[in-house]
Amino acid sequence: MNKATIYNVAYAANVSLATVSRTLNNPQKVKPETRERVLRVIKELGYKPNAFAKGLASKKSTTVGVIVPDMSRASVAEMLNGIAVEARKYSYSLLIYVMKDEISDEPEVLREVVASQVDGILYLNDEINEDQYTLLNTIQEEYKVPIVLANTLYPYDNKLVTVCIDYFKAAYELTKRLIGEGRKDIYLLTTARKYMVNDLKEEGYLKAIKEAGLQPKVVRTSGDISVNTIHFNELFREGVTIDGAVAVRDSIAVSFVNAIVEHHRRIPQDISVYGFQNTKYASLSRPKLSTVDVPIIDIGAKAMALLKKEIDGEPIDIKFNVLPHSIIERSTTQFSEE
Amino acid sequence: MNKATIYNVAYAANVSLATVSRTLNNPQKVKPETRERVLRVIKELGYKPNAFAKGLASKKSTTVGVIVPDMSRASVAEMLNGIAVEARKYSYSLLIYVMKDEISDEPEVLREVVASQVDGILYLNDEINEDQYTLLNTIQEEYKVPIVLANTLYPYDNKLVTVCIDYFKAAYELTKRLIGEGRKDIYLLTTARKYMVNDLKEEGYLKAIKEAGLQPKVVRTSGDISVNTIHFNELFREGVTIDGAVAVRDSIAVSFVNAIVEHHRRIPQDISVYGFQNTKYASLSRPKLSTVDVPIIDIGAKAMALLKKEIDGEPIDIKFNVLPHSIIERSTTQFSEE
DNA sequence: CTGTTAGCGCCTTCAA
DNA sequence: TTGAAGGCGCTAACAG
Repeated sequence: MNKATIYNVAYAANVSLATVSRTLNNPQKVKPETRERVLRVIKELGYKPNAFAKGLASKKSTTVGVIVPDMSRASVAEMLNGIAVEARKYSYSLLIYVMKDEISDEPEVLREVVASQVDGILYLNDEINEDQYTLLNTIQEEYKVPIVLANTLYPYDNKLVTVCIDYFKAAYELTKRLIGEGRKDIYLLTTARKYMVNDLKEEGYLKAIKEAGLQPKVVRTSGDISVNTIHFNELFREGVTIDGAVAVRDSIAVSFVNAIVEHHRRIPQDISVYGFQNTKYASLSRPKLSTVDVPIIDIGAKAMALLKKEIDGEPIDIKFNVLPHSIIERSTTQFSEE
Repeated sequence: MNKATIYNVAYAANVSLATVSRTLNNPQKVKPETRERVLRVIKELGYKPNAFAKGLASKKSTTVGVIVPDMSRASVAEMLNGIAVEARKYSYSLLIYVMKDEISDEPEVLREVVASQVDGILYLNDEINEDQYTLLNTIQEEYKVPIVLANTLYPYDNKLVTVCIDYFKAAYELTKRLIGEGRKDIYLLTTARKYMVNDLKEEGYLKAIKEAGLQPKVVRTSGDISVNTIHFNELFREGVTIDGAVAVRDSIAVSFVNAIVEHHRRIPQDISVYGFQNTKYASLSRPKLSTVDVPIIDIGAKAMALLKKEIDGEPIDIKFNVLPHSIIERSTTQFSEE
């Protein structure tokens, strides 16, 4: 039952294996009659081309490698949905590589990915430093395998196709809105670990703060809930002066909102809070979190679509693809359009 | 730079290609001297075996197919982390197939997975009905490809290796605890869509309820936050009599907790709530959610480990692997050990 | 311990 | 429109 090969099909359909191959890959080059006959036999035998043989002979795998950090991050998981749906359109398979901190052996992993003969690579890691960027670029040129960055970027260069939102602008806008509310002591809650995207958010925040002649205040904490909860509680116990906050992730924002409530400050009367991403956390929190809606599924889909174009050799004129974001006002802020 | 083949290596190391192949796959069968020489050349040339050729010749891919439903479910994403880490140990790659509702074309997808020459299949979908089970079993036997079910099960048969917790018992215990608190009107909040695991939770709930001579009350709602929020609010507006609830998912529990708070009932004085899974939602919600800790990462790892054993032809004596769960008491219940 | 030799299943010219 | 034949890069007996 198992291994119907192209030979079996050819024999049963009374044609040569070349014809079978053609009806599968270049149907128009086969006479309709024979084509149908072959297809019928294929169905009867439940024949599926062996992916290895196909790949070996054609040098193509219709598979893309997806390199992701920690899968449990909500944004990463959701992006994968977008990628998967788009990939399905082209009948592409997804080979997943979870990095989990060990960025050190990234060169190794990357070469492994390439060796597995993927047609292209999607890089979802949202931390990119110069070394990584250089490495990615080298890999892309050396092995001629297209690479697309999704929801991350390297702002100092643009050799790699990139899909993301304007983090800088988004953070700038959020901060401006808080300033518009009349807030004076606005904090940025970001990650202690360096992320390029978070650095951009920080810059956007700083710009708005400076323009308003305010004092920048940045808290660097952990992405881990139990850790940053303690951190935030400490902050309040020390009697911090604060009336607004922009967090680089929803989960951090929710942690912070919880700390505010526990310390009996009112939201948003005393303190306004913005999150970043519009994950499920934002709508499950109380008060409901105002946040930036990052079209994360679209980013995934767009990245996959662009990768497909690159694979097909189509020129990509716009390397840097910025998708539109929007700000969702819920209950942790009092922004008004006026 | 790209395509160093085994021939290049053989030539440069002054040996035959067979020796190169051996130093890679059966190092002990090669004289240490030559082995080192070959390895040096391999490194110099940056040689990586072509996965297709290897797979075609050896009939093995060191790749497992992972079939998942909606990736954005927190439990699914976290399980993937466990799987990825374990897979890395064996140098196995993961080929992901996201199902996204289209269960109807599941047969198609499954055969596709098989055609892609995976060595084994991990099935994370937590909905399994008779047809699906039969299909999986057929595939397993027909193609002789091992399949392991992770965090799901088909209770009426045990041909497929399964890794999960005792959902029935967990729900039974939760309900018993609520009864122990003196609760009389205990609801089960479950999904409208049929999930085998949720059915088991329901049975556990029913058993405890019946034993206590109480009236079972089951609410079937959506997993979608915006939908079930409306649903729950309606419930309270209708003046439902309720003093306890067991939800089949944390996110549903949190939605419910929010509804309770909005309708000015006290937690846990008036109503106690248990969630299920111990996702991030549980610790981010306020009050913090009491819930069942499902060792989801371990389940993933264990499933991968068992699959690896099956692939290696080792006999698996225990088909049904139940991992221990524990109940985490936080602030939405008032259970006491007494 | 090492080399030789068949394939693995499919794609792709090149002829017919 | 179809068939024949070579080869993709590697593994796995089988000799030596």
